[in-house]
Amino acid sequence: MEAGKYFEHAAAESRWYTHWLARGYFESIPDEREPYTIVIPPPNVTGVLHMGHCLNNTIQDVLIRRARGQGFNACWVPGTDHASIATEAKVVQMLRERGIQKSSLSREEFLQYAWEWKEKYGGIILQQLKKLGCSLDWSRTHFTMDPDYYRSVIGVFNDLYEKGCIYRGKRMIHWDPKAKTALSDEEVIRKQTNQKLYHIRYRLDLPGEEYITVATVRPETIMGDTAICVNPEDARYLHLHGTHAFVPLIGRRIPIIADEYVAMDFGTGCLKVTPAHDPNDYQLGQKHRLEIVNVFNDDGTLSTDAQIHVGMDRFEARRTIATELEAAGYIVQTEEYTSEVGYSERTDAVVEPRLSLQWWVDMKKIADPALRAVLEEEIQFYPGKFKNLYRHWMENIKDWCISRQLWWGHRIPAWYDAEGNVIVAQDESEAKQKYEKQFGRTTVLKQDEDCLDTWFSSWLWPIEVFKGYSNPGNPEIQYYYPTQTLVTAPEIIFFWVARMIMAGFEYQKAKPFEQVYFTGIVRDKLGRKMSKSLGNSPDLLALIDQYGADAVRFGILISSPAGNDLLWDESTNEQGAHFNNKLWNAMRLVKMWEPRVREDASEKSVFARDWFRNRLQEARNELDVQFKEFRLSEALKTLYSLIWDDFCSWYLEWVKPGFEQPIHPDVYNDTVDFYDQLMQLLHPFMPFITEEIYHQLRSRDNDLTNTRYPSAQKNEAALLQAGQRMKSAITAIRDARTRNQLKPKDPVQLYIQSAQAAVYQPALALLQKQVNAESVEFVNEAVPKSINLVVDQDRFYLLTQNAAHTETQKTQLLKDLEYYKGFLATVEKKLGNERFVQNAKPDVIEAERKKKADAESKIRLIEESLRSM
RNA sequence: GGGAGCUUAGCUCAGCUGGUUCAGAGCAUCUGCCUUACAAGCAGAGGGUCGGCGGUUCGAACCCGUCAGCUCCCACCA
Repeated sequence: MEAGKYFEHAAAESRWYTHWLARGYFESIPDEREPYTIVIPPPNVTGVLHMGHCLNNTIQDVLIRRARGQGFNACWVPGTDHASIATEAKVVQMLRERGIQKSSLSREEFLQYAWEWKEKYGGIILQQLKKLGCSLDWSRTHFTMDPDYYRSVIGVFNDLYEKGCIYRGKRMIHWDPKAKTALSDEEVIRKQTNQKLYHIRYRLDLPGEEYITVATVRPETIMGDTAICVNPEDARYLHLHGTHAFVPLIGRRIPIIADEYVAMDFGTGCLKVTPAHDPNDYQLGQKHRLEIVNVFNDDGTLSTDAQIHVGMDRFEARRTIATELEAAGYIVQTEEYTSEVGYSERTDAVVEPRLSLQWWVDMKKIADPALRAVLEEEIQFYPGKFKNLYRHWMENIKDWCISRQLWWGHRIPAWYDAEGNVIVAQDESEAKQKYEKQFGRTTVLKQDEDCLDTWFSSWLWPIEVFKGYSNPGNPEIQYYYPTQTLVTAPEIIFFWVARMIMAGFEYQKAKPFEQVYFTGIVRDKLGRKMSKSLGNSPDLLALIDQYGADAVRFGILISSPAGNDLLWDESTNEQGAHFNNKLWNAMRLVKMWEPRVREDASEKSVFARDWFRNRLQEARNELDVQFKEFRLSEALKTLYSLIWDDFCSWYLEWVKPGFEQPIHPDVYNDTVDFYDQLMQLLHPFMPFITEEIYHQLRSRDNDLTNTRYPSAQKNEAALLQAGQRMKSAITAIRDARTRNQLKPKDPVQLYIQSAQAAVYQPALALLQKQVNAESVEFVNEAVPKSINLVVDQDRFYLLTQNAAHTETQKTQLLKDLEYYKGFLATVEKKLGNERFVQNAKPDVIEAERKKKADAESKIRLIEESLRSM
């Protein structure tokens, strides 16, 4: 097909993706090659693609495509997470919009709606990843509620229960009154929140009008007060120990107790104790055997036990009760106060501490190997700073609340009889058997209504996508596990990463992955996190339409330093699109030469080809190091400059034949080879355009996606240096032309005075062409009336029709002279310092001596030039 | 309250084991060019007391201390 003037990204993207799929390049089956496996962090079924996914999945695709090119059996496993709370919330909302209340549905009816919803919307995000070019093995798509997966989750629950690692217990948990479910500690986000600290006086049950004043931000909970607590050392309240006070508005009589928990210097030094609504108060309540009065319903409205304002929402109640207390003269003072308040990660509701019976995992029993693996770097974290964070959490690990009062998810496999005895089993019939065995009778068993925390299933992800639990020891799990690299956001290091490591050691007796690469968070250019509410999260699909997937991938990666947050700006997409354009035009140039290939072309550009071959190899080595350290942004920059500067600006210009001149087949073939190799190196970053160009350059049967990299070669330093010297000379001469106000077409004669003329010999024609000189000659002395310049250890003279701008040159030369003299002085000082000569490494001293010699000869050359002017 | 990280050009960031002409890159800016692949481009240029102070060292952007500012994580003072 004919190459158009512009790269048509939309057409090329769908054409190539379809082609790759048809050829099955992304599909992996175990073979004799070494595997390179990545499991995708399964996006929520509710999700749509955002910039975070774009970054995360582009990185994974880069790693996978490179591994494929390196000859590994690359396997990238896709899938989605059922995301119990988020999905259930979506389904409830969808039902509400249709006028259906969740409470009017049976569990089965609700789940039917939920599955319908999942089938309809659950795959969208995976489809979107295809647009981005992600080379996932779609035949392996998994879902955390697939039947086998489901059974495995239940199996793990049973297993941990039998090992004594899972228990049921009544504890203070975080309650989400909007989703009406318990949450784990990790699902609670603390935010600084402005509040009011009310000083409320309680009348004492003593003769006369005496009061005690407490400070609280939650006046709506006073109906749950069952004591007032002071510090036993607090002299102000010694006389009140053992007396009583009355709760305002409801008049309940409560004791005044003493406990050193209470800080004397905060508020009034008196704490109202509400055991049902605060974890600390609960502790105090246990210790002092206080009554527990729960004043809230599960939706956060006041319960009948509150006695007043029953049914009112907690925040309205706060305002109302504060007003009433104020009116009745109970409020002594109100302070503005800021403190951290917990919010539900999923619903953003303020969480309510609540005492309830939930299921827990005793984490201390399974944490040890997981902690050690990271500390001993059996699993490596990039960047390493997250190791500390991980260690701190693991060393202080708390029990994990895994039950959720939801229907969408893995139902807790626990059955109860009428007395509340618990049987944990794989299914109901097994539960019945177990019950009979244990109690010697049969009865009606009722299954627990609750579901498991989403993360209780996703912690098995790297195992169960290969059926490592449901079909232990199968060939797939043996081949692919442990996986290679996990690419994820630091936000879920506790939710997911840590727990996967624990599950890995518990159920595969091995780590789940070799390395974890933590990406940064994508922020807008003002540094704000991208979010729906701020409206600063761009529509990724629209960006892909506009700029092309390659440009979007380029944009997100070029601004993505390893492990740091990245400030993303749409202009990086433009840069990516420009790069596309550059690649495309370079290809058009090379294509134009194709019909002009002729054996009798005289110019063989040996110097240029030798140089670029080595430059390419040098870059290859740099890329190896950068990839090894996950410095992908730098790797992309290396390629960008290799292609744009070294290949396009230097190499192509060096080998470019004159107008309508022929090109030698050696030059043409090498150029196309170089171009092939560049496209291959760039392919992991920008898969579509590279594949397109690869096929435009030559017609062939294979595809870039599935082509192995050539084996490494050594590069020759001398050739690289020679290339560098040519570049410096050309730049310096062009600069001199500009400074002397020569027009690009003004002819000059170039003379070179060099002790090492042989170095320039092979590139003389090239030099002449690049600086637009009519002639080039070697000389042994200064050329009169010429423009003088000094490059490295050589002098160049430009003769021109125009009068040389002597003053301009002099100024420049004097400036250089001054610089080199200063430089020489510092070098001499260093070398004159005995302690330096004694202490520094020999090669450092040698380098200094060379610097000195170079500077001296340079100064000599400049002085000669100045004299000759 | 505890911990981690950051501060280098106008902006976003590299700078790895202290030593190469080390103070860099991209973007932005300025100058000159519609040169037969590309003006979405070409050829050049300018721009920084490496947050402040002190120390270690023959030598510090880099190591140590300290101060200031910013960011994040963890933590039950109402």
